[in-house]
Formats: sequence, structure tokens, C-alpha cells
Amino acid sequence: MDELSERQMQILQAIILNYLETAEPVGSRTISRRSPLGLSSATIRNEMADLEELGFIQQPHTSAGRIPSSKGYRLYVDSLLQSQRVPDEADSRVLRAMLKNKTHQLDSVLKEIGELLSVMTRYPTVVTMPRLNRTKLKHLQLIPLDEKSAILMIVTDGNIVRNHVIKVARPISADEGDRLTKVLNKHLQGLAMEEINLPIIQKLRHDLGSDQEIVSGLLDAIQATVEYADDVEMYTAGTTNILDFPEFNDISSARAVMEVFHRKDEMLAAIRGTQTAGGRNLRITIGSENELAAMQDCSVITTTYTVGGNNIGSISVIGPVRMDYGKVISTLGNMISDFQNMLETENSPDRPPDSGGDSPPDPPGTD
Amino acid sequence: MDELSERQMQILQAIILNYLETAEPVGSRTISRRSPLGLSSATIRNEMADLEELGFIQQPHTSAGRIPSSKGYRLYVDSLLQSQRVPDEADSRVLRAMLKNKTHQLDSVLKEIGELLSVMTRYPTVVTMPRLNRTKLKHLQLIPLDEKSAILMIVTDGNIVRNHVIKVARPISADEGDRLTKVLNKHLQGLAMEEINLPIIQKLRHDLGSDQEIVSGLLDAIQATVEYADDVEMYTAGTTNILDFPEFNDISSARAVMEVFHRKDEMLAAIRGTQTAGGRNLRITIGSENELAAMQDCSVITTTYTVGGNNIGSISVIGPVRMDYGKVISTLGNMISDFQNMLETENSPDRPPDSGGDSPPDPPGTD
DNA sequence: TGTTAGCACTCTTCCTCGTTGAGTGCTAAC
DNA sequence: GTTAGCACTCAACGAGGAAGAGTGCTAACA
Repeated sequence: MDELSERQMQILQAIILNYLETAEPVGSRTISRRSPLGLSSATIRNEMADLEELGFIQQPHTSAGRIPSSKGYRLYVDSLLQSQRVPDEADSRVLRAMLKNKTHQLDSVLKEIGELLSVMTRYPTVVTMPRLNRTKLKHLQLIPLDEKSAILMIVTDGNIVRNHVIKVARPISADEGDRLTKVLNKHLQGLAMEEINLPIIQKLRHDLGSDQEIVSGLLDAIQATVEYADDVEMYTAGTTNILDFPEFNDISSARAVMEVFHRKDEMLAAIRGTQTAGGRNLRITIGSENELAAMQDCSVITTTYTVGGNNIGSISVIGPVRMDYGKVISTLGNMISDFQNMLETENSPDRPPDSGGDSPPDPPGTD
Repeated sequence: MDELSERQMQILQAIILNYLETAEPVGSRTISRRSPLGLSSATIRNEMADLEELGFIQQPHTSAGRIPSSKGYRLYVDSLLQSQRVPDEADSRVLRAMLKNKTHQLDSVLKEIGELLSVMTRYPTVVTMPRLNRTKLKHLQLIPLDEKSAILMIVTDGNIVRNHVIKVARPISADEGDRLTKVLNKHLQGLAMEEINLPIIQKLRHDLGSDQEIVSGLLDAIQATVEYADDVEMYTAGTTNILDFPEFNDISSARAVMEVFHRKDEMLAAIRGTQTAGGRNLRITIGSENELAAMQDCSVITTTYTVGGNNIGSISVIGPVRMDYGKVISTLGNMISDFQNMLETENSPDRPPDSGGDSPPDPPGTD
């Protein structure tokens, strides 16, 4: 019942390919002419009726051609995922050139990746910064600035840096800054953000000692960072690309989709909700598989990266359901492995960060 | 010739007010009925013919009512600007509450202001961060991080902080870090970014001395900051609000305008191109006064703020030409003066940093 | 039994065309 | 200077009809 015959698969595939191209319902005659099956339109019609009954395609109205359903796309995409991905050398080169020129600021690199990806695929993209709350604190430093302010700098694993300007009641001397820096590091270094709790803060407050006004400013800044770490930073790029597609040709749907793109919480939920595909670091949600009503006409392809072990962020491409899955899967797959490569050569061994990333870390999915 | 009679002014105003409300061409009968002038539609028609000849209103087609031209709006707006602005206490309170909760990070405050403004006015907003290239360097610090990296922190006037993670060929000791920090500050402190030139760099390189590999990493980071300072950071908020308005009801214009909103260079040009209105810190560009073709159906209202003297950024509201100028002018005007106030009390006299972190602004997505 | 030709039928899309109504400009009267 | 009246214009709307794409079904064929 769930098994399709070889011929049905071919017809389904033909319908999907044609529909991806034209955005118009596909008729039996078109398939009959275009596909190498050599069957008459009448035969195709019979098969189509079966495919429709099985839920793989649907008819917008009687006497129109067929369009793939989410279930149909799903089958298509899953079979696509099994095929071997071919690294695109041109794309890779563009990315590497970009990465090379960048200073090693993770957030700006990620922004660029989002932009690049949206230019390469012509779809909107969303990238999220690594979540900081599971990240270990690597270094803290208090830097006296002038009579009334100082900076608390917090560096986490993966060299992500956060600053807080603190107002201080009286000037802090360089020596005092060093002393406070030492105490801070002694208590907090190596802890994950989410491990910082009240008892630790209490002990810290005690050890920091004397000047309550300065100490509470410090603690406030730390607390702000910890709270902020729960938040996820997100960047979108190329959102207007979605308006290229005829399925968003009417204002109301265009509006709805643009609004979702800019609403952070919903966007994050949509990305997080993507289903894990067996084995590979690629999650795909197709059309009605999206929970969000406004996203039912979109598909989301998401991949994740890790920095310094376990704190992860994501890179997603969003397109109409009728998107070019093959292209996006390979482009995104190549990009993420290049990027992850960079992160790793960057963060551990001491090799010049130039090494050509030839083999992607994740082998093609089995099952 | 350029002088309008009192009656003409009243009619023009009536046309504009009606059009702002309905977005439909205004007929003579409407004015005759609605306005307190007590004139028949025929008389209004005669006056309208004159106003049209003078260029203040126009007809979309024969036998339609009149709509204001950019020239008409300009007259209206200029007269509006002369009237006294009434501070809106409610708005002010919202802003102050927001500013209070924020830590003193200029960029996040500005982002919030943009969001807030777009919620309050229901129009898209654009804020730009202060340009750094005229900003004086206040402090530099080199912080050794681990065996392979260090952080160069650069603080400018107005306490804007930039970090660069630098890869180093060998570990830097704390003492060496301090020494390099001292040299950096000696040469660069007090300079404006744009004043950093080759001779200064050369002297700096000489004084930094010994280890060429480390020094060149440092210099690269400084150069990157200087280059970056030329760039302007920009945030947009509420862009989809523009789609509420019937003038962007067709996809092509909606698309065009959304695209401009996300194209940084064009957006900055549009903001910079706004004309200065006499005396006040408010610049308004109306419809066809915009250079950019895609912006001819929009009006831009811009105001500027200054941080630490002369480095300035801007806050803009963008709406359809048919926007509620009165409301935006007063909202934006109030907001900028509150904000500027905050910046000044922040940067000179000493008040304790009022910490009131009770509720984070946006909780991450649930479930 | 699977495949195909033929045919009647269903819908959408597009064009045309008349109607309606808002609004104008002009003229003549007040 | 103001107003009533009237002929005229033009966009918007909807009905009606033709065109065309595509279907399902039936009957014939290999």
C-alpha cells in the first residue's frame, strides 16, 4: 500500500520535476510527451488517479492537472537525500575566499554566510548564533576605563566575546582591576553560563569583598550576560527573494510570509521544529509539516554547526514548497562542511587556517 | 503667485486630511459637505482647478477627485513643523522605562528604540549606529587569551567597544600584553579613527618592536577596525508595516519597497538625502523628493543624535507619502530628545546605574 | 490484463460589453 | 463671487460567452 511501483515513482518524479519548473499543475499529456516512459496520456491518467488516492499528488480542482502534496515531496526529498552529494567546487571556492578574508569574528562570518547562501540559492536564509548558555566561560576581565566606567569583558569557549560597560561609583585603579579580574576568573572560569547560580554568586560576592557599589555593578553585568545567553541571536538575509515566486503573488500571502520572517520567536520555532533526517546533519520540513500556519506554503532546510563541542547554532534556507531541493541540499551541505571545517582547524590544532577541506565530516546517510 | 489665499489653504488642508484618512481621491462635494467653509461644491471645484494649476494637487485621471502632490504635502508639513509640538507623556514614559532597564550598550538601546518607534507609529523605522571614523580612540587593550589567541579591544569615545580575536604565533605573557597595551595607547589614544594613517602605523610598528608576527596581527586588527569604522551599521524594524497601506497593495510595488528596505547602501543614501528643515533637528523628504525611484511613494522623516560631541547617527521613520506626519513628527521628536537627554546624563555627571532587571524583553520560543 | 483512442464533461481564464456612479468642467443665472 | 444644472468622462463591476486545458469513463485493442 505504501509501496509504489517503479513506474509510479517515475511518474511522481516527473510530475514533481515539471511542477518545480513551471509552478503550474501538470497534466497527463505533458507527462506522456516529456517523460521517456512512452506511455499514453490515458495510462498516465490512470496512474495519476492511483497516486492521488494514495495522497502523493492532488488536484487544485476538477479538470486541472495534478500538483505534488507534502507527502509527495517528502518521498521525493527522501530519495534525493540518499543519493550521493557532489561537492560543488565553485561554491566551495567562493566560501573559502570569503572565510579567508574575514577576521575571526564568528558573528560576522555567520552573517556573511547567510548573505552568501541567499545569493547562491536565491532563497531567504536564517542563521542563528551559537547559544551561549551551555558555553563554558573561558576568561573574564575587568578593564577600568575612566573615572565613572569600566568594561567587563566575557569570553566564552569558541572565543565569543561579550562586553558590558559598567558605571562605577568611584575610579578603579589598574591594580584593583587586576585583583577583581583574578577573583572573577577563579570563581567562574570553566563554568557553563547556565551553571551560574545563586550560591556561586554569593560566594563570588563575598570574595570580591570591600566595595559593594562596584561589586554589585559587576554582578549585574554578569547576570545580564547570563540572561542574555538564554536568548538566541538570529539573522535573516534575502527575505525578499521569496517574493520572486508566483505562489506569493498575492499581497496577503506575501505579507504573511514576510511577517513571519521578521518575527524572531516564530522563526526560531519553525527552525527548531524541523525534523531530523536519518543520519545526516540536514533537517527538512515540507509545507504542511510546518506547525505555523503562515509557513505551510514554505519548506525549511536546516543544518547545524557546533562550536567548541556542544553549543550549537543553525543555518537554514527557506523556500516555497516548490523549491529546488536538490540544489539547496547540496549547496547547504557543502557550505556547512566547509564552515565546520574552518571552525575546527580554527579552534584546536595549530595549522594554518588555509587547509583545503576535502572530505566532509558526515558520511552520506544509509538506511 | 506662490501665495495661496486663506481659503485655498483651508481647502488644500481639507483635501490632505481627507486623503490621509481614506487614501481615495477627494471630490469637491466631500469638501463642501465636510468642511466648515460653507461653500458649494461648484465653488470648491473652481478653487481646486486653481490649486491644481499651481501644482499643489493633482488628478489621477479626468473625472476623479484630487490627491495632494508632493508640493502640496510639503506646504502642509512645513506649516505643521511651525506649530508647537506637545510632548506625549505616555510615549515618554514607555521610552524611559525601556531605557532604564537596559544596560548601557548603545547598540542594543538603539535597536530597541527602532522597534519601539515602529510599534508606536506603525511605520517602518531605520536607525544607524554612530559612525566611528570621527570618533576618538579612548582606550585599547590587548588581552592574552590562550596559547594561540588574544583579544584586541578598542574603546572609543561614547564607550563604544569593538573586539578582535587575534591569532598569535606564540603565547603572549600577561606582562607582554601590558607592555603592548601601553605602547598602543601611547600612540593611538586620543586619535580619531580617520586620523590613523601610514606614518603613525609605521612609528607604532617600530615601537611595538620585537616580535613581528604578533605585531602584524595587531596591526591587521587595528586596520580592520579602522576600515570597518567607515562602514555604517544600520538596523531596520517593522518593515512589513508598510504593507498595511493600500498604496503597496500590488506585489510589484510591495516587492520594490521591501527590497529597498533591506538594501543597506540605498537605504543609507535615502536617509542621508533628507532635506534639513529650518532650525529643527528633523529632516523630511516627501515622495518625489526622494532620489531613489523605488522610494518615490514613500516619505522619510529623519532625526539625528550625537554621542560624545560630533559622531552622529540617525533615527528615521519611513511611511507612505500619505503618512500621518503630525503624529510621526511629534513621536519622533519626543523620542529623540528623551534619548539625547539620556546620552548626555549618561556621559557626563555621575549617577548610579539603576539596575532594574525584572523581566527580559522577549522570552525565547516556548514548547 | 494492461494500454490506448475517443468523447462528453468540468472548470478556469480571458475577453467583451453594457451599466453604474462618482466626479468634473462649463455655462448661465442669481 | 457664488451656485445650480447639465453634459461628459472614466474607472469599477459584473454578466455572458468563447477558448482551452484536463479529466474520467467506456470501449476497443494487443
